Amino acid sequence: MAPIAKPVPIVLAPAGPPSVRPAGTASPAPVISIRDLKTHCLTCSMRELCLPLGLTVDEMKQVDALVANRTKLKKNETLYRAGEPFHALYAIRIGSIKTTVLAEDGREQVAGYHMLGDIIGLDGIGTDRHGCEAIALEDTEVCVLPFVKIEDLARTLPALQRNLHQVMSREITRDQGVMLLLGSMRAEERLAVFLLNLADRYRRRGYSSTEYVLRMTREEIGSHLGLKLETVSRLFSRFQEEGLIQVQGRAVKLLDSGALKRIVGQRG
Amino acid sequence: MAPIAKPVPIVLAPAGPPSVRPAGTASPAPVISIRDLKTHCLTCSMRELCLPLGLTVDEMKQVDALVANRTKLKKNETLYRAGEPFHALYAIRIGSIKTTVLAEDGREQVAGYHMLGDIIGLDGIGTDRHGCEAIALEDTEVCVLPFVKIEDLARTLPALQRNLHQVMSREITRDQGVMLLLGSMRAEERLAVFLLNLADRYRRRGYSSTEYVLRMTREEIGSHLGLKLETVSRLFSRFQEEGLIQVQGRAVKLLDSGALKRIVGQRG
DNA sequence: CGACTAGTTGAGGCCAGTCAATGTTGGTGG
DNA sequence: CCACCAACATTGACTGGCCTCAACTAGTCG
Repeated sequence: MAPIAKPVPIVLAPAGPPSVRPAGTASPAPVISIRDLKTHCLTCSMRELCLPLGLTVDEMKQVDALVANRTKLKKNETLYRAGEPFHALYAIRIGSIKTTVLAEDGREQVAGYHMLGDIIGLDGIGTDRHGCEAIALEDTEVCVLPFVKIEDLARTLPALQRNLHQVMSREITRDQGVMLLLGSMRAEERLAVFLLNLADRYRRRGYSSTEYVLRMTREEIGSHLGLKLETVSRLFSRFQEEGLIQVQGRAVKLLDSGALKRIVGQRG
Repeated sequence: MAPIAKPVPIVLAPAGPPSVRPAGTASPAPVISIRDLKTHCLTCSMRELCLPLGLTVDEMKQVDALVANRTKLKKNETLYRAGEPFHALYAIRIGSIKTTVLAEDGREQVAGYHMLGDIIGLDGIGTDRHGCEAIALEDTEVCVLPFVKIEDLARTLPALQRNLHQVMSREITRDQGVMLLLGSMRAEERLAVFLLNLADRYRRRGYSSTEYVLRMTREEIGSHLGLKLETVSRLFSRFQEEGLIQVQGRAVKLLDSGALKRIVGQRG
């Protein structure tokens, strides 16, 4: 048995924005254990960025019910590998995960850098096998969402169906953005976009948008941006020299995001 | 009323007027008109690559019923533009379409090169607005699939639901492949992948996999592959010199696809 | 402390981009 | 049918941005 019900107040990391009370919300259960607080969509701080977005309390409980379990991953542990049979999506509760696609010759490309609230595994649906690898960049916890159950429930909950489609569609849109970046931007633009994109995502999660810690090495960032690690390192140094950012290893502070934005879309 | 039921053999050329059949029009024609032959999933030559894949006859009829209409596009005409409200997916019946994403500064990147049987517009679901432009590369005809109707029907037809999810997921997988290409491959590898990919897609559609006609200019191909048109042109010439392919403008013949495959994944 | 990984910085080379001239193709109208 | 024009394509010469190779530093862990 796991430890239970210590009388601790709520406290989930990012004190912040998400606090919606759907219509028809009755007063909550008489007693809520900390386990409840930790493991239900209803109380998850990411519910406004995750699959249950916009669902009623009752609907959310049904989504809750299909969450098979949560999985904890230590840094560098693999959630799934390319080629493995697909049976679930994963919602990141805590931590961050990189997904990498591999060519036959072993070359590897970081396709995505996912953080809490993100849902991954979508590329497995089409072939019933995962198309990429998912590796934890730090200690991470994910909700396991068995896909057949999601599909079942989506047939009775239009709101869930809609959310699922939106999540998948946004992934497509995101990928197209990466394609644009990789296909037509110069190195400094790529890094600027990367830094600004992270800022935006942290902001929407209630964290600072000007100061954050990268969870990837220079090499992984380079792989994600189609650059070599030396190039990434040089750019970090240059941006710092020019007063755009402040870098200390993986800690980044954006000093002039206006200038960063101006870099993007600038002809060499 | 449109002309009907002439005893003409199959012929699915681009003859005829817009051929609109509103969803409710269910005239249970005892005789199958040429119009029926032309416009129903049941008889569409692409049904095994399109949304109705694997559906029963009855289910397919229901999908048929939700096809609002077909749209014809002349070469270079736009099906939708980035930012326009999204309300439907499009299945390509005849022809081919490029989708392009644009950066704020006007830079443009060809994100996809779609041919008959492909379904496009998926990136609009997440934001209710199209995220890219779709432009016909030749005279083209598409089925218009209103998305709310698809969602409705998907809730009662699990097979359709499954297909929709697979279509979306495969788009994600495809995009990841493009990311790998753009992020880590050299110019000659990119073109080789492009040519082999087209061969494969034509093959699955019952066309020659060694001889086909490109529907894009060198510039569009370059944009798709993250290269400049001059580079694409030079590579075509070089591949021809080396006996890998034969090129005559946009007509391509693969002479040694084994060698093309060997190019891919080869260290410079 | 040594071994290892991650990161920084420099020197030089190469692949693809840029600029420019020329050739080819296809559509239009006389 | 042919002439013409514009769009498309090819090819060459040169440039430059990023990669490669390499040396060195800083922090970490057994």
